[in-house]
Amino acid sequence: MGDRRPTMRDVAAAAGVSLKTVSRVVNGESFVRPDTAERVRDAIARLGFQRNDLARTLRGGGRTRSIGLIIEDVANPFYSQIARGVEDVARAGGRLVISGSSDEDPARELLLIRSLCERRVDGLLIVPSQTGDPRRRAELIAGTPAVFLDRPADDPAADTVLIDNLGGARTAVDHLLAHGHRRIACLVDLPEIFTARQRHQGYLEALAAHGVQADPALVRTGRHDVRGAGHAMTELLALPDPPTAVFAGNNLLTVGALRAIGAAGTRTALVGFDDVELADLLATPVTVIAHEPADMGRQAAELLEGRIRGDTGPPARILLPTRLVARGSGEIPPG
Amino acid sequence: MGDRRPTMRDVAAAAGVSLKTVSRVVNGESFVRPDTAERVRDAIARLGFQRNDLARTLRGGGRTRSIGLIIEDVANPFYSQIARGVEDVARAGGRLVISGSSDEDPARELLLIRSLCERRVDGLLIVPSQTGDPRRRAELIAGTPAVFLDRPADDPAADTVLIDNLGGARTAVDHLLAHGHRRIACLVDLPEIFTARQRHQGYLEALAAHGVQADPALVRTGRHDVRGAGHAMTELLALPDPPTAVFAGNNLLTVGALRAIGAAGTRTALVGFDDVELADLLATPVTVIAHEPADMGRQAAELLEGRIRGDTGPPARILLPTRLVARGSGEIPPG
DNA sequence: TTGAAAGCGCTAACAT
DNA sequence: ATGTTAGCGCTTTCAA
Repeated sequence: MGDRRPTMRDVAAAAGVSLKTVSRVVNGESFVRPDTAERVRDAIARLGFQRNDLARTLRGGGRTRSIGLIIEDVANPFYSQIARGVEDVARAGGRLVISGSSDEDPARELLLIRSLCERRVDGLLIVPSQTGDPRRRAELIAGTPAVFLDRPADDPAADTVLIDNLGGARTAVDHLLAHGHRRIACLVDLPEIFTARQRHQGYLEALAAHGVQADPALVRTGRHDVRGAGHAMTELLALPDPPTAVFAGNNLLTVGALRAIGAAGTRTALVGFDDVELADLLATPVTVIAHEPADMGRQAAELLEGRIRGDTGPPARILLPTRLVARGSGEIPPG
Repeated sequence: MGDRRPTMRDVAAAAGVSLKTVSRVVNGESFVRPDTAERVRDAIARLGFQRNDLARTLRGGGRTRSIGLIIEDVANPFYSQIARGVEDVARAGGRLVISGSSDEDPARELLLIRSLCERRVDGLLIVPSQTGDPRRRAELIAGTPAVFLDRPADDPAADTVLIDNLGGARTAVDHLLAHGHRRIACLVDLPEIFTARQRHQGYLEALAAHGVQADPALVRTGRHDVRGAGHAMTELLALPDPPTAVFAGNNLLTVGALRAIGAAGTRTALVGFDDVELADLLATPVTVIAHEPADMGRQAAELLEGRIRGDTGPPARILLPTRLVARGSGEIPPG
């Protein structure tokens, strides 16, 4: 079975024509007599020939018709929805998506970027990790069109699609304040992460706007997964003067907080950032700050598509809206 | 801006060495004087050179260090968990994952396969759509190692990783029967889909084993999304003699059924196939037939990795176990 | 309507 | 320790 894949040469030999004629048939070019084309197609089918796209792209100097997508974790619904939005746009543009999970590890991110650039993807869509050196990243990307999602790169010249984190967080906390809460806890992700900082800030701003003194004991930052959030929430509920409400800074933290509240059996109000599946069916349906991750993916991919096609306009900064979806958990009154 | 990307040639010229020396430095080969290597590295940095992987692979006759993954929909948690498992194994093998959603459309699937094969992915991981012509698919795949997930291809020579659908479904319905139910509804996906057929069959077998006469009016097949399942469930609950329990054939159908039951306000028992996020926190926590999608992805990817490396053993057929997770909804007694 | 020759950017094999 | 040559499989250019 040491037989290599058939090439156009092989097909040409089998069909008794020149290599160029095979190329014409494969690419649907004109100026081939129907019966010649037929013979070539026969040979292609007989040999099981499949054009080698690497060679084609190399010689054509053209596009690879692929884009790279770097997110934190495909298994997280937030990112997998983004990926789907991206794929839909990429498909329309005739491109495939090569996606990779950085796991928030800057080294892993750089590796992915390098790999993707060396493969000459037509463009890059990146949720930038925030602990690495932005300059190293920029160096690697240089020469490949790139759009950033969910978090800004340091680069002011880069196209970026963000969610209105500040506004969303403020809305969440406003809502809890409006329902009479004063001791409102805040659960957020690693402080390096832009969205976490913004949501934390939105929380503080909402309190300040209502003249409520923020209690640092009620803020837990640096929670990056369901378990971490659960532990933090359990601690908060065990406080001598526990919070009557909590703002959970993302989908994972919302799940963690819900588990902890359920385990503690308290009637703690909650508003979460990001919508979560089945939120409407919980014992107490979950009030959230909702937005459209797939739409973020689509918009970013469309921006990228434009750049790939040569758009040379000023950098775009898209801010996607959020909306409060009141379902019950955010409307629980203070104990 | 008409400047093309720098090549090894350009680097060689800039460093005053030959192309081959640049190649040696880039590939970390030995037999380069440290100071020469230094000069080359300088030139690389100055020009922003990045090796063209297409050319490298073409010449080396080697692997593209990528694998293709074709699933139904990345946004569905079941598939995104698979994707993550696949990615982890691919990463360990130094490969990237190019993934595409077929949306259960055979034409789209063929397009993806062709595209991926022409790009010379090292291997293919496929959740085969089941409405197309298996022979056309097999023809396209020929020459590229492939492993099938979640559903068998027609091809008995193909490596396949499946879930124990039959056993899982039987366990689910056994459980409901054991809790005293006799009128048990069944919600399953399109009958073309292997897993739907198996789960339907498991349902029937469990009833038969308990000597319970199956009522065709309680079976709704061909439900492929949350809404479809919701409508079907609403209809079932409106029956003159409604079911007291339901077996939901996958994660989406479980969600739809839960919504309908919630809306109808009945105390209908439910066991779902696939675990769902937050199932434990629902008003009535959801009993499910759980399994590990990520593990399915990993095992399939490992099988593929082996084939890529030349394993020539007989076709593998892996059957992954399920387990019943009793959380409440499956233990509701008949009304 | 068809074909021959050159070359995309790189690595393998062979000099030196 | 460094360079030269050939060629991966295709498309492009030019000739017939």
